[in-house]
Amino acid sequence: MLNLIESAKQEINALLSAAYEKAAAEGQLPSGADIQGIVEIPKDVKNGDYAANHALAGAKQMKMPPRKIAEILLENIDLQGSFFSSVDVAGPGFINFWLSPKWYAQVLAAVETQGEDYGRVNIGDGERVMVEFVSANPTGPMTIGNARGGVLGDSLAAVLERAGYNVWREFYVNDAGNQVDLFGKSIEARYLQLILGEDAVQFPENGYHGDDIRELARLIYEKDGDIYLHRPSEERCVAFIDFGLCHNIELMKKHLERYRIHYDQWFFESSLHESGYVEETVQLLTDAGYTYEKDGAIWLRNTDFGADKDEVLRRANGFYTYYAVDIAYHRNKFVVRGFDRCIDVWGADHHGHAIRFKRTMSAPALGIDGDKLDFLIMQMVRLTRNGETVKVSKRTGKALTLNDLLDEIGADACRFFFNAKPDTHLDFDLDLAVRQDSENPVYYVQYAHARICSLLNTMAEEGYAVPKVSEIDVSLLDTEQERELTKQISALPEEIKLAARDYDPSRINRYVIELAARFHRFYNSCRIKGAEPGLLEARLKLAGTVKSVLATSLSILGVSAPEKM
RNA sequence: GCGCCAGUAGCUCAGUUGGAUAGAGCAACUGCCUUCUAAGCAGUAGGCCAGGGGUUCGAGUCCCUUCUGGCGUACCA
Repeated sequence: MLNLIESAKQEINALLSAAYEKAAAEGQLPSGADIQGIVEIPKDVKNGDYAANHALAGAKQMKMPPRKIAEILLENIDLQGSFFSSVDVAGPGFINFWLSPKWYAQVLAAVETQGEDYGRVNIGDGERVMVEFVSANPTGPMTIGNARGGVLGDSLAAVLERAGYNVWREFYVNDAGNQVDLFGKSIEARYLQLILGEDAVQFPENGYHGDDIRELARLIYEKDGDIYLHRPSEERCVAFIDFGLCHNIELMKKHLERYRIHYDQWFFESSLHESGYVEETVQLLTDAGYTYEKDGAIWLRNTDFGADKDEVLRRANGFYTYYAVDIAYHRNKFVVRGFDRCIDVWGADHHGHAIRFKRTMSAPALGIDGDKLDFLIMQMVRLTRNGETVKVSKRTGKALTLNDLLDEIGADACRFFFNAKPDTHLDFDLDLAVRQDSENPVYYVQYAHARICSLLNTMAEEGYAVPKVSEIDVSLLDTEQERELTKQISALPEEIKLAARDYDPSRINRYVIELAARFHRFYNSCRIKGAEPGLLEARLKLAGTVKSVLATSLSILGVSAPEKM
């Protein structure tokens, strides 16, 4: 639960407040001022491990030059017993602080005592939050877009867990509606073609053309032969849909398993229809006066809630639209199952829906706080092959599937690669993906872990185990590489906090790359084997600490931490 | 037309609630393995942060505007 970056910042604020009070009491600075500022980690270490801009921020209020204020604060500051060994004034009036061995020791101690729990923070306070992600249509295999959504959702869930939320992972199965009917008709056509010949049966105009549909038809034929040939079409389709969905859902579970994604629940759309919950929800909206009828359909007055258009809830043919079902589903999440917050991971092709939908969910009659519904909108993945954009479409069946991808590059690289910042387009070069070996940063990070494991083994053979913090002299770790490495170790809790706050698990990706980079630098410039005994043990401790934090960080990302490479 | 997201090195992207001289990886070039894993490290080169205004001590970051790209604006989901 310890966040040492926060601790350092808080201490600087306290030190500066005390310095100000002292200076004001002695008349060096005007009294009664509210000394506030931001403490940050400068890009350049020359400007301190931490820097405060309090003097700059207070210049206007105190009507004094910032540099002068900074110098007076500096005179009155007392670092005795603090996390800092020195402080200086620089530039226009920044106050720069340098960390003391006490702080570095604290970092190593935090990892030592917390182990795998290092990097846990409590900003969620046990709040129950549902992350719904992938939720791919079960009418076909999962695509590369699902690969991105899967990683983002799963990593976000992991980050939120680390941040103290009570997280629920859910997959929403669209096992009802238009697309499912079309799915059934597509299988039906392939089944009949199998028996009567390709040309004897016309394929539905908007049907699913993928080979997986032929495969389903073949499986049915192998199992039951031509017994469906003379049954009514409707009956046939019901059976085929049942078989096809069952088969596809099992396949999705299997493939997501390969991808190391596990759900707490697979929620079926059909259950909302069967229980009458959709109907009840639409009735609720109608009773509240939110709906009207036009052309035989029931419309929701969504413009009343600030949306840019109204929505059809029930079509003239009596079927409910996805919009009505989505309202019912989310009402179920909040009202029936009592989640405090819900996050949906959606592709950018649904962002318009997200905006309108949030408005709808805020409608008073639903009794839901619309602000508790959040969307993580991820931009599209653009596939290129030989430098040309590849159009993907599940309907035409030409998409590269998640499973193909896992065959080609493996779960580790795949998870690492797709965990990029959600709000930018992701260019996925197929040619590059296939030959993604040493070029992929995931290997860079994993290599650091394997390297440490090997190092620890070698040292163990020489009789050295990783010591306790209490057994080493941390002040011996005084090179730039050792300090930069330790500071990066200290940043994990803060990164978790920010990743959870911004719904951006890719921060952990970047964090772990930087941690590995700093370790490699340390490894190259600071020898361990053969060093003076005291120094050897201090460095061994540092390496052991990095190993633990690398493993923890990679586990958050769902990436393995190999002992050997 | 309107709405959402983006535009930073040749390519892919970072840039922490506005901070000091804009960073990394890949690609290019130069070095470093008789010593803990060279899937590594050190170095060189590469920039009008899309353009133009504004806000202030200070802008890649905030506001306005123009341009470019992606997506949306279905009785599909």
